[in-house]
Amino acid sequence: MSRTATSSARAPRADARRNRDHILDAAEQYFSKHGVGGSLDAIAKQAGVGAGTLYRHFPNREALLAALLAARDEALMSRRDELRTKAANAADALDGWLEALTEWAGAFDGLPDPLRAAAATSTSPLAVTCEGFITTTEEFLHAAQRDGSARKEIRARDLFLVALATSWVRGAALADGTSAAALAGITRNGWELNSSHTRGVSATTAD
Amino acid sequence: MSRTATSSARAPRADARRNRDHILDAAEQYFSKHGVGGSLDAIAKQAGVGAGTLYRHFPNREALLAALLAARDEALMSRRDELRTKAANAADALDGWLEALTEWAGAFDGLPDPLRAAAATSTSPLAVTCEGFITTTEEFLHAAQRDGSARKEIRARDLFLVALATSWVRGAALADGTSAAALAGITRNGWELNSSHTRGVSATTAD
DNA sequence: GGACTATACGGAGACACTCCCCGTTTTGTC
DNA sequence: GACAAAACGGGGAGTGTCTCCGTATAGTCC
Repeated sequence: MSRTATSSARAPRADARRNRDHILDAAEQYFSKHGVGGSLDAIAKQAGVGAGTLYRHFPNREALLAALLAARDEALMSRRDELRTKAANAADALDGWLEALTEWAGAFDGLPDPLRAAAATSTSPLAVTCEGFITTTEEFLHAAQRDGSARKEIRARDLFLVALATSWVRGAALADGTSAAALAGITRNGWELNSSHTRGVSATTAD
Repeated sequence: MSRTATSSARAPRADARRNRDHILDAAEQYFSKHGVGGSLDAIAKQAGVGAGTLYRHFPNREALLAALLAARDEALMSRRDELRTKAANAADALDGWLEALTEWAGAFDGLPDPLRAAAATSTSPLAVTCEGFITTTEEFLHAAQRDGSARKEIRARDLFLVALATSWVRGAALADGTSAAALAGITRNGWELNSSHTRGVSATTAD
């Protein structure tokens, strides 16, 4: 099991690994229920460890969040691969990717805020993740721009931010939930070039 | 019970009014520097009053924020009147109004968050303000829809949320700041019907 | 298996913030 | 100038973050 010999770090102790997993499980649950602003001490308690243990594994809230999201990255990546091969055209692929991003950023209540902060600072563990996704966004965007279905002046980073912002708005969800589709429609019209279709109310399936 | 207490009932004591003003001044300064999340105790101290006094005047952070914004409402209203009379067309008027809203919501760092929350709950002092602005948005939007310059499926509330979201994104400002214009461009293309112009980067001269 | 050490644990504690409570001070009035 | 209502202020309870250090334990060597 010493395949992590890259940094010559010794294998972590068994109890440390176990506690780390417990903390991650508790955090997943707790953040799901209380949003990313939930009490870290409460998470430690729920995980059955002391506060010190939590902070040793994850020096701050962001580090914990980053570890939590790492697990979900795979899902997003496979969604990307699926879109690459199965999308009918470049525009639909980009649209699908942005929707996937938006959903990803809505995994926990309040998650868009640290993500936005990370996208700006580039010095946080979350920033790495964000940059990777911006790169993917760029891939889809360029494809759409090449085939003339996306405006040329649009930048990938801005689209990423739009996805975060959409997620942010959805977080406060009006009761009817129709805003989610409306926002997606406005966004698509925002970047699409020959938007003959009128999306947002009729064209999308209510999800 | 005396509704709309426009200096009826009993006149507030002089020191109370004075302290209220001091608190408002301090809060304006403090929020400008530290964002809306700044310490309320610190504001009390800077205002030269005890914490109890602050909380008596403004039971919570939102109430303080609402009072602070009330002063700025007038500016927005006059901007609205200006757009009503001077805008070249309905689309430009709506665009100008949304830009004004976006700027308003960016008055303090972090302001979009409580505004978004207020727009959803409708039971806060801020909610009243928000609803009023949504109504104004509706006015501009309907005008634009009537003359065929805005998509018919767009709703005013969603545009208001888009303005808040734009402000939210700007809050994390990338260094270059070009995102501000990019977002505005995407938004306009999002709701405009015959967007022949390519805004956000260049293209149109007389904007 | 026993001893030894690096590693990890846990929870008390220092510090910050929100908000309430109530004894004290100030204001306005007669 | 006296008096009651109005307002003040800051101590303190409750909650949260994050650190420090004495103690427990896993893994290793004999």
